[in-house]
Amino acid sequence: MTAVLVIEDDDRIRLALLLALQDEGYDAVGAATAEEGLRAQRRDPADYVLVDLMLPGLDGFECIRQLRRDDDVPIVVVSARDDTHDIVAALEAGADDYLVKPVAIKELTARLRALRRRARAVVGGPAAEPVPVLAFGELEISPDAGEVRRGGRPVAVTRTEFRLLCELAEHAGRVLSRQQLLQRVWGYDIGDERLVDVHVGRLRQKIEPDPATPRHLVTLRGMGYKLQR
Amino acid sequence: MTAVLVIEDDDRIRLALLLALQDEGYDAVGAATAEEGLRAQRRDPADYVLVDLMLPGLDGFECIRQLRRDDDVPIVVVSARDDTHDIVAALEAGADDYLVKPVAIKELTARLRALRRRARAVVGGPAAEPVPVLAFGELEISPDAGEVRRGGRPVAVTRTEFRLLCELAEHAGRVLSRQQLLQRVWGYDIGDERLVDVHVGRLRQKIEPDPATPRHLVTLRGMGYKLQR
DNA sequence: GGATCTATGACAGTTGGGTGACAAATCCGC
DNA sequence: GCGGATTTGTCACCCAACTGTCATAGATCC
Repeated sequence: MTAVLVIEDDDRIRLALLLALQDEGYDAVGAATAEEGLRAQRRDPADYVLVDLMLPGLDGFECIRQLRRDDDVPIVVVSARDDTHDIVAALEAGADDYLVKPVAIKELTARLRALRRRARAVVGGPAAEPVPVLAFGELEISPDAGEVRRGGRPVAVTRTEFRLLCELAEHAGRVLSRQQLLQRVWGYDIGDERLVDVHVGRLRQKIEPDPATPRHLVTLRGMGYKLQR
Repeated sequence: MTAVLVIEDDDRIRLALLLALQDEGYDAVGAATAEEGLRAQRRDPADYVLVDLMLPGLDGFECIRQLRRDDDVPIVVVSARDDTHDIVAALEAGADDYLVKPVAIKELTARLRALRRRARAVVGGPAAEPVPVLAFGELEISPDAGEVRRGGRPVAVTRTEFRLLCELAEHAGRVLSRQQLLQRVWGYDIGDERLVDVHVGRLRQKIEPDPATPRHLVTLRGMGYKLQR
């Protein structure tokens, strides 16, 4: 799994970044200060480092220089300061990229992938790009891989079933009416709502240990269906 | 001297970029269309390419893909559009960085220098450094060496098959739709998706022990193809 | 107990993908 | 340039898998 170290003193931002990266399939760990980050990277090197510029104690620029001193890890600055001087200084210090907060997670991961292409030949083999996975107990759904697993074992589902499952997983814990599901999975404006029942039934046969008493894909009578942990 | 190719249709902006780059000591040349830029790069390869996204005729995304097809030159997008979708799409297409107009020339050159560090690390590394190899069970692919092996034995694949395989390998574990593959391997915007089937079939004959029941290059009905371990 | 909502099995029409044949395009040694 | 070999793209056919419909049975609510 691809590991990312996030050095950021603001607890809220650090946590948000960590969660978002984990959602995208990265193994993300945080550090609140430059010193802590440097220690973490020496002890257990991540594949990428994200670093804020304004840190208490050792600042971001110094942190980048120290990281660079003994590590070729790709470094991305994530800073609130949108100033050419800072950007140039950070890149000169050894950073590979510079993003201004607030960052879109999709852009961040796209930039990490772009960096990976470049960094690939340097160290060992290519750290394979992680595939995001949504987990529901022993049930794992990976939209990017087009794969569903139960207890680690792949389950063969059809395209419609997969879309349906992804739609439910994306709104996990919330009820989706048959109308909404028809709309989102089939693109129908109107149509036979029973169709959803049939596909939910087929899906249950495949992903529920006991399809008769569903644990994850549950019916809410009169309302619709819901996927829960 | 370091050469930069600037592909940008707006005369004023192109000229301003060229002058600014020349002031900074670069040997900068311009192209007003993607076609012109591609020709120029083939004829006389620059060390960096800057490209706008909104170009008449062939657009920037397509331009990037075509550049990437046979060139590892660092590509920086310089666009007026500040939209996550565009940024992600450009980076996915093969760009290394994305700047939003108006760009500060100091930032631009700092980013070019940062890219050069990475680009040099790739080519100029110690000669003994092993060529990166992507492995899928007994299947080995070296994108740089243009080689495919099965159980250590070289397998003869054609250029198209090789590109297709590399594209799949680069996104190992993820489904790629026929559209995406057409787009990335052939550069088609639209086209017959069955073409992909045929080449996948031919590839399977060569790399799968039992082509009838593929283990690595698998079909996901209704979704596309995926390369897995 | 009746009304309403949901589950499920069967079935036929449709779709999607594999494959072999073939012609055009490209490559390559000469 | 030239002719043969290789590669590439198009097409048509076939089969397996999937989808949507329906009828029936079961569950739940009042």
